[in-house]
Amino acid sequence: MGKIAESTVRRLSVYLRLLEEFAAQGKGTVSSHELAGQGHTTPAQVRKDLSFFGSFGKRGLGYPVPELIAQLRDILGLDRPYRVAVIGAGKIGRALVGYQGFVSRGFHIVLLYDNDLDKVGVSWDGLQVRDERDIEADLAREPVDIAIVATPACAAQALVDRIVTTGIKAILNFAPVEVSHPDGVVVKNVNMALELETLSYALRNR
Amino acid sequence: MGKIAESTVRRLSVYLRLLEEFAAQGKGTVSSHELAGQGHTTPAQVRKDLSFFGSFGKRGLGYPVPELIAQLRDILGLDRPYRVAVIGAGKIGRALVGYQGFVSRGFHIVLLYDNDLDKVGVSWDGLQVRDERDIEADLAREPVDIAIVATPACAAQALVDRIVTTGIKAILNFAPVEVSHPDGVVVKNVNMALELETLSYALRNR
DNA sequence: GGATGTGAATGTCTTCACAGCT
DNA sequence: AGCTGTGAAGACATTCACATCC
Repeated sequence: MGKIAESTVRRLSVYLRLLEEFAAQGKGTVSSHELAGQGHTTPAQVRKDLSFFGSFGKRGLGYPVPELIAQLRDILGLDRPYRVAVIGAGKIGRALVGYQGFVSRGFHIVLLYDNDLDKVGVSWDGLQVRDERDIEADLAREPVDIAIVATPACAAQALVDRIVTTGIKAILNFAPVEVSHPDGVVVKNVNMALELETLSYALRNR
Repeated sequence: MGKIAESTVRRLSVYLRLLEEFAAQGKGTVSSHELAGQGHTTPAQVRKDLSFFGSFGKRGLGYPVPELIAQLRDILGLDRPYRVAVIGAGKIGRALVGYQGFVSRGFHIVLLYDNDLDKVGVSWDGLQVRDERDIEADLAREPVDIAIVATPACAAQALVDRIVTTGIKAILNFAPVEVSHPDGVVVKNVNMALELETLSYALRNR
């Protein structure tokens, strides 16, 4: 299959959410127009996005909701559970552990770390905080698919360097710093201050 | 000034962070190559991004660090403080209040709301949780620049509808749902499950 | 020499428009 | 008639390459 744009993948995730709402309402089929929502994208964009992966609709009718949900889950790789480790038991780590939106998508946080020994051993939502020094040993025994880095910026690069040695292939980085990493490891950044800064820019020019 | 791509604005934010690190190290000038970092973008991209707003560098030398910081802060609208309201005092709201990265950028969370009366009146980091029913009255008295929605998906649209009536112009939405809103209001979505889903897609194809 | 600034070329993504199926 | 699927066109973003200046 050809290379798919990141923007397309993000929209597929959005379509999946919308489709689940339509399914909950008992809708059997939806049109590209309905999936485009209230101006967030266009019907043509929806059809193009889906067409990269196959022909899921029926002309004159639209797309069958349950089948398209199954297809999108398959395309996005959500047809299986993921084991996730959260590194950093500060406020962000606290918010991530027990966040409903993860479990319902098959992302299970199974390990939680901090370097503060006062936190080690404490349980949050049934998950015990572990000693950050044990990361390599733990991940060797019970590998995870994804690591979420939720530490201060100054600690992030060293931790990324350590966890990539364990063979991890995907990292979600909440630390407000660009981390370098080997090819073959996918890193996505979530930077809340940066989002506010784009809002600031948007406000400035209006 | 012409319209600037969102991707450009996001990179400017990243450059600003890097520049502040260089400034802390006492560096007086940086080249586009240094600002491009370890492969996150290219020197040509850096120069193009900056050139949309002016000529800040000196040929043969590079860019003066303190001046470029001042310019970027000005361009991004970070040369003044912002008043921010957080709506939803759950785990995400908790993480946002007191997040250091906001204050250091001039984003001051001055109001915090929840609809759970057990939480109303409680103080977090010196900020008292207010009754969600008072939002309109409070914002009329003490307007804010940006609202952060950190509620469950089901509550988000109704709250957005209410706060746009107060004249707010920018919303950062953490609820995992696309909200509709009038033109003239800028809405940015941060959806952590969606980020994990793009990682899932990336893992699937390798 | 060394690095910027920028038009031109290239590459990527989105939108159009219509053939083709139901 | 209605809506999908898709090449082609258009818009947009990135990269190139070189003239320009310190």
